[in-house]
Amino acid sequence: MTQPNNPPPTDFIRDFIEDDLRTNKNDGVVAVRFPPEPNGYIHIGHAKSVCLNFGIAAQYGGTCNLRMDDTDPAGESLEYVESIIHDIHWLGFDWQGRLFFASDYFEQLYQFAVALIKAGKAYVCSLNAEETREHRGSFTEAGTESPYRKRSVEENLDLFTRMRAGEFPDGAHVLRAKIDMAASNIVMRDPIMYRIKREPHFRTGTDWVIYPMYDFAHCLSDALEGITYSICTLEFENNRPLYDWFVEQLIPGRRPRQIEFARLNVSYTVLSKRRLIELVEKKYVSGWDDPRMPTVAGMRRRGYTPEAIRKFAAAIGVAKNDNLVDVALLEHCVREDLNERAPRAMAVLRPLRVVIDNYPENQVEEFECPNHPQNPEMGTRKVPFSRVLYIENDDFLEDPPKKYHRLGPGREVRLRNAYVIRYESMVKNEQTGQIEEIHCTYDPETRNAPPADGRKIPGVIHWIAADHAVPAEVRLYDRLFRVPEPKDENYTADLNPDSLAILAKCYVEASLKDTIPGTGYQFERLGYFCADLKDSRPGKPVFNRIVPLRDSWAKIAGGGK
RNA sequence: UGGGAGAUCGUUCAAUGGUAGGACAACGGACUCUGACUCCGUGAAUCAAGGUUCAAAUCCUUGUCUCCCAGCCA
Repeated sequence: MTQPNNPPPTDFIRDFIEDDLRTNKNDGVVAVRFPPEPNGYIHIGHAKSVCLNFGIAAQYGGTCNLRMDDTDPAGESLEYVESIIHDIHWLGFDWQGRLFFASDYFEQLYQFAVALIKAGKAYVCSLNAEETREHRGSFTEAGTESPYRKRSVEENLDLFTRMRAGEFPDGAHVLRAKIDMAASNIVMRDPIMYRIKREPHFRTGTDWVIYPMYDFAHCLSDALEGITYSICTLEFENNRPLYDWFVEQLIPGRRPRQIEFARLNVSYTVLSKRRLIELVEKKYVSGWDDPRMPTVAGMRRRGYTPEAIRKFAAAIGVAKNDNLVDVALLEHCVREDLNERAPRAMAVLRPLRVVIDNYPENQVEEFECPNHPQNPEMGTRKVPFSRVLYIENDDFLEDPPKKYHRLGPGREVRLRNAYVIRYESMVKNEQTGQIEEIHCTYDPETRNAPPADGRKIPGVIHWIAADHAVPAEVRLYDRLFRVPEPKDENYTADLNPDSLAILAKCYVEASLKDTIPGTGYQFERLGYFCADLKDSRPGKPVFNRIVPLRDSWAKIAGGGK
């Protein structure tokens, strides 16, 4: 997966693993896992973790399991499982058949719980949720022990059996680990292991009415799978003592080591599952795969490539610092990848009609245009040229500013891959004053050649022959939020109202008529585009703008975007 | 407030007691049939104060700031 010419990545986790390898701590075994909860689509933050875990497995000749952490049936579904599987494969990783579900271990986990009860280290607690919270104490005050903490092993066993059998309503009892209600780490204050929840599970159906909590299920699932490094995000640091506690009580031998790294934050977007779900459910976006979404599905539909996302993951690194990565870095990685692989084409987004007065009325020429300026191996394509063309509306200005290299009164410009044309006149709408078309003459000597007299033509613009133009819809995407860090409360107020602009009357060159959705092109001078995976149809293409080209003219001219 | 973690260019990641470096961003310039790409260049940082040391981003002390934890979520 890693490019052979790139140096292998280093970070504190790999340092840790390499130390273990040196001292032969785990007999050379490197076993990791990626454990998503299937209650949503994975996003760029998950992609970071996917690249980390699968990357480590590949780098050290180890394994990476895919495990669905499906311990809370509320909100989980097969649709999400399938999307996660699809997205990870698309990113370029494979778990070689090691797909697991925490729910596979429900019976095993139950037996572990029974064992803990028998060891006097777990008890059924009958406090309600509110009482449990009160007993937990606070940051500064120790908790108080539950009155049910001293129940006998027999009674606990009986109660827990009946919990499983469905004899009690939701919330009536929970199973708790008997640890220390005075622990300074609140996670250790008799944490809940099982709750009663009558919620059908997408895999186990109604087999269970009790479900294990994350803290109980996750560490044991890791241990059961022989995981050596359980890599997770920083917010689980407080849970590590509990992770170790459960494993130590129940599974002898080699123990997985939990290592925490900082989750990814990206500017101008949100990555919390809660907010992503809300964007989808409240229809701020068209779905999980809306091209503006930071989900893998959204980025795929937008036209981002797996290579670009992997490159990004490598570029941001792995550390324990809280971070807010500039979305410009992601865009840079996308451009860098697409610049190499995307064939060039011409498209006119906001057409302005141009008539070449001295070009024969019914003549059509075909120009052989290179598909890539730096890579001749990508071949050429034929692009028709005729008397009436479309150019980009902002490539002509009646009263151009300084440094403007394009068309205007008295000016010449090169038509990309074609002739040099000279402005002659314009036709305006008498009512509105809008320019309806402009008239030019061409210099027949300039096909594939500079002007014979040596004069410099400063500008090159793109164009489409009117008779051969393929009408297309083009969707221009911008960042979903207008502030770098949308506020937690009321973040929807920060939504960018201009994150989507639909241009219905664009023209693309003939070669793009039946383009395959998802394939990225560079529309020269505009940006990278691909036909939409859902809405594009042969003969009626719909293009998404993946990312615009860098535009140093815009900075000069507009002082901004 | 108790506990846990973290502070290095605008951003992000390095430097593991020995020249603070890369990438992104910014800014200049060269090149150009894409104002793209590429190339060259510029500016830009060790949270603070003490201490140890020939030498400190790194070790010690004190302080400051940020993040995480009081779900029967993960």
